[in-house]
Amino acid sequence: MRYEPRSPEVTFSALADPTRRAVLDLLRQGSQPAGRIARVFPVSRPAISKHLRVLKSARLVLEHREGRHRFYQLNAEPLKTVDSWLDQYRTFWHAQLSGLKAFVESESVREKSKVRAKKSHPRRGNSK
Amino acid sequence: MRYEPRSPEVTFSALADPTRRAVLDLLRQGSQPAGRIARVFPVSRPAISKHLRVLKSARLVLEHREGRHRFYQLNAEPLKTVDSWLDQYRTFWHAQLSGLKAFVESESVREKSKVRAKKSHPRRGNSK
DNA sequence: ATAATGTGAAACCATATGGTTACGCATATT
DNA sequence: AATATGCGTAACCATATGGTTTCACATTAT
Repeated sequence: MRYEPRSPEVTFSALADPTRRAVLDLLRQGSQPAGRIARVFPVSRPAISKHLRVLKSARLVLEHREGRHRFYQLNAEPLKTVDSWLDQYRTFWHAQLSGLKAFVESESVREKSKVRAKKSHPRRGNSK
Repeated sequence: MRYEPRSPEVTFSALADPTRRAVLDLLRQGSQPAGRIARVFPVSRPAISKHLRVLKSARLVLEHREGRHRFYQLNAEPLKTVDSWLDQYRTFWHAQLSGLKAFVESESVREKSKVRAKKSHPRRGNSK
């Protein structure tokens, strides 16, 4: 049972919506049928249905049908992607001196700023 | 120098865009002037300017003018909010048994499913 | 069988979002 | 002083997004 690594893309955009995050928060209590989830929020059931579809395609929830009910279950695994993205930044906030650090670096950058295009960055194309 | 706690809202939505995340990634190397940042990406300079404005209002970057240049500096501090949001989920992926766990919980939920509206959740209103 | 229930899909809509080009304005350069 | 640079803003545009209402479809209850 392998899951392709999945870019952070789909995860981050699924998490961008507050209602969606709240749904995940709710599901931490355990699986719930769509209708019950919907009742918690101030929006229509179809709206929640759409959010659930987004969460499902981001694999942040798993669907499991049972009669005419559809239970949605939290699947936190994709959040690991977010966590590892954050890893790259922890150092910046762990040391309170991030301000100083950045200042120093900005100095150094300004020094050699003349040229030094520093093309060393593996850019992802955010295409069309 | 106090910073209001700031809801995750603005942070998450700022991070939703891949270009914006890439800008932050770039700034981990140190402050850079807007133009230099823009040259790295396949979009126009004004587009980057807008992204920088979003990042700035999310306090994920700090601006610091210097002559006709505007240096942008990473400010990772707001990411702590994301990190603590994630905290609530770590338990779900740390134990490989999240699947089992969720299953068990779904069982229990289904048991008492009749009523138990469980209004105990501090819902944020997504207004409008 | 017939009605009721749980839920997604369709069709719309208004607003948000990300990108573009044209322009304006300081701050260097010459 | 005149020109070149760096960069944000304005005005547009097309598409994405989130919400709504109406409808269709199973599945369960009568």
